[in-house]
Amino acid sequence: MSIAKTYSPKEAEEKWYSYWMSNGFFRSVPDDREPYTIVMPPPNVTGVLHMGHMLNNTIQDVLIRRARMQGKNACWVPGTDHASIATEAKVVAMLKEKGIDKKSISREEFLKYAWEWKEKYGGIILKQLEKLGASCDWERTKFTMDPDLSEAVLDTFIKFYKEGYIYRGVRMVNWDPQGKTALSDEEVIRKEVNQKLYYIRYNIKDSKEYVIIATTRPETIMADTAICINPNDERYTHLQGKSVLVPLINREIPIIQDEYVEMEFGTGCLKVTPAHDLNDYELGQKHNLPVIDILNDDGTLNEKAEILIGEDRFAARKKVAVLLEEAGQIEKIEDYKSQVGFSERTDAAIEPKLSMQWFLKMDELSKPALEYVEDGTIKLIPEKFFASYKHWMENVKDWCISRQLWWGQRIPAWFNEKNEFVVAKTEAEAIAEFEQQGKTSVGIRQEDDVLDTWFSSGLWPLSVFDGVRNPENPEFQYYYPTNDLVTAPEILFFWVARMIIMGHDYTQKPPFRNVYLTGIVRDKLGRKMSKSLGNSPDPIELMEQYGTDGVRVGMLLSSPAGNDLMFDVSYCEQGRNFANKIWNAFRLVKGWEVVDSPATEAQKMSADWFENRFNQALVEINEHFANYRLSDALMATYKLIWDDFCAWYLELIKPAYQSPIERETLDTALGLFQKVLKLAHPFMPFLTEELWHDEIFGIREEKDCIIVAEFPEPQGFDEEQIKEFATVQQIISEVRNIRNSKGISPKVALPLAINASNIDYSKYQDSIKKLANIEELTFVKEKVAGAVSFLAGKDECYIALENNIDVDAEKERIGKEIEYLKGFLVSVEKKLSNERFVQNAKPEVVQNEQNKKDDAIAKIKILEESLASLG
RNA sequence: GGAGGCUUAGCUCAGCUGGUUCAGAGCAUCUGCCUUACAAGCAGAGGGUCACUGGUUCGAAUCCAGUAGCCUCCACCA
Repeated sequence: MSIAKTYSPKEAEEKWYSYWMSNGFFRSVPDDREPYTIVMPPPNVTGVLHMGHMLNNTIQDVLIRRARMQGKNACWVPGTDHASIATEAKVVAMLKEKGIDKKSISREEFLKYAWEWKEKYGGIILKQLEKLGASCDWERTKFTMDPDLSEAVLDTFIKFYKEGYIYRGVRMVNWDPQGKTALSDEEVIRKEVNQKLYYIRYNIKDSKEYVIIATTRPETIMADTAICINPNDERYTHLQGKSVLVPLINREIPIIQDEYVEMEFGTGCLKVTPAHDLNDYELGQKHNLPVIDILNDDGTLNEKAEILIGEDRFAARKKVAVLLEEAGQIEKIEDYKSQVGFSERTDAAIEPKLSMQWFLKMDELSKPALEYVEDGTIKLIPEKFFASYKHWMENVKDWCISRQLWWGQRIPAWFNEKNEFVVAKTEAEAIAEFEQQGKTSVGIRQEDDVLDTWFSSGLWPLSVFDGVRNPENPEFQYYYPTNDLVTAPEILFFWVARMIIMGHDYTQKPPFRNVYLTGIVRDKLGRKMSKSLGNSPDPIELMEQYGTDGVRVGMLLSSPAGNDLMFDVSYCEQGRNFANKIWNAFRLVKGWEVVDSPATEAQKMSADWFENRFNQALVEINEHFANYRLSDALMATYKLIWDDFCAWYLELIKPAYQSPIERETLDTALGLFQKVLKLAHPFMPFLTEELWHDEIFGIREEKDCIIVAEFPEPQGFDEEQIKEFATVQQIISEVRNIRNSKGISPKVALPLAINASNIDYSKYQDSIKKLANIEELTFVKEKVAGAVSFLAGKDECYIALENNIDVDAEKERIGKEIEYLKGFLVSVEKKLSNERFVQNAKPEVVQNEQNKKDDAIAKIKILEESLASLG
């Protein structure tokens, strides 16, 4: 039987994923064990897997697999988000292609299409996560618009309303003219845009004078209701109390005064447009100005504009400019950069718009959520995000939670014919409520708006365990609070903060303990990987090409928490190569013939050494996990396997060509092999499971899988032996080095003599001979004349070469080494002769320097003798 | 405008409370090897005055201040 030279992942991946599933290894139900819970940040239901998901879910899977192996009751809850505006936009676009206008159909018809769309595309991303190896409890899969989760949303709305946290009112909100809905502040992305600053003349009424105002939005002049100047501005003192005419439409508006106006900016003269600017709105309120809203919901001009009715705001901007130019009202036009808000989802330029919306009061609710992070109940990883979290929490504004959309949870508010409203879950309850309040329920109708998606995802850690509707249920009691949350820093406020707020409000407990904030996946040029830029590789193709394990390793290799990941496929190559390395270590062991003999001393020594190294590495790996330093944990595992296990241990015990291996040695090796496989499993689930089941490890019971095998616990280890063996390794390397530099083939056996003073090399003899290809190893007390020499630790070693050595080259080499050591010695002595150092430094530091000095002196002595012996 | 962060080998990054081999790792590079586990490999080697300037200290990549460059988040100046 021959085994393929390279690991081919595809087959193993399909086989083991379904094996794990059918054995219920991902399933979690409450029991006596300690729970370890992660709720997956729900991706958009109609989304597809991108690199960010890959990174994020790989991290979660590593954490959950390790916890599972550590005997915890590991529960990873998957699910999807209805993503109201994003999904609705997709459905609208789909309908448009079919020639259907959203406005022409009813809410019910639209929702029917939307659900069809969801059934068709929803869950694709979850299937893709399976390919990634995600070991979620799929039976718990939730969707934010599942009936029970939706009910939790309504319950929460009603609760907050009754507690007085939710109010309804007309406010200036961020309006998305494309989505035709209000947005929260968090959904507005500000970008710097090149604009024009138009200087426009407003004629003073009954005068030949005019004032000039500067604006980037000339199309809004028709909505102006005042001109404002600073009362301290002497340039305009004479205009106080006068009024001006709005250009083009010649409507008369007053000149008002307010210190809000910066005299230095522009002309020091401001047009006030309360309907289309937040500041102007506030100014208007203060001065009792009327509000003229000239924009329709879709961003076109309405009849109040008087001119250009029906034109889009941007087209209107240009046309107004032209009209003003023609009317001679433009003083000048300058290039100007300013920040403009765009909709996070539709990328449409946001309009400040006055409208009736629902809000959640945040000041009180946010306080405990800040405290949790301040007092360490919840840990942000890395901590550097704390400052911005705190800042956001302390300056949080009320949250606009209503959306003028159809896809989402409809706000449970009911209006009667007099437009009075009550909040209630059902129409029947609403009627009862109206009656109780002594109001009519005639003409009852429900609020049209739906709730912001983040309102429902804010409940996620609660609602997936039915903790809102039924807080006493055993599942919720068992799994909540969850342990770790893995997500992107971009949604720290959108989502994480709100989960903490809602989680605390319901339970007086935090929803999770640790928040691991991943970095952004960027390309080599540092650009964020995105579909629109086309710079993102298809994750599925990557997995096909490099194997899922390879890609997982690749993603993790360079992504400390909170650091952006400069992704390059070479990482995946490295991951693939690592998988292949393990595969080939397996091939080696698998190919050995066995003889029924006990292990030799050298083999026992090798196993002892590796066991020590294993435990040393395991302590380090566990520390990295404890600090959520996954890439370091992976790298430590990588080096343990590649260097210590493959390059040293296996080479040490590897039998000579066509020789069998001793039974005892093989058994030990197989045991150690399984231990390293376990360490690798969280990172490389498929390969490790595949190898785990090979018959060389014995016949496995059906449920004896590495996915549920016990993660090794560190045992004590002998550090001295590791150090001692490091000297042996150094000797072997030096011999190889000499071969290399002298062009001696590794096949030519060499003699080696060691002047051993500190270490008893007898137990390492065979190992040295084997790995350095030494024909005869002798121990001497004298210098070996005419030999190449080197120092290993404090022990000098000699290789007598057949050809005479190049004396000059040797002298030069040794001379250089002496020179270096002497320089080193000088610096150490300088320190030691500095009285202030000896007095102030800690004794052990001084002692260290003394040791370094003695060490250097000893080495120099040996080398000088060698030099002398060369003549 | 405010806040936070970054700058260490060609690349991506470690370097905790200043003091052993503190100048590191992986990848890449170079040299030699198709050695019967693996060329997706083996053996070896070479790369950095730790952004700059000053300060504190017996001693600074590490602490402090300033300078330059880069990044992120927050913020309504027309």
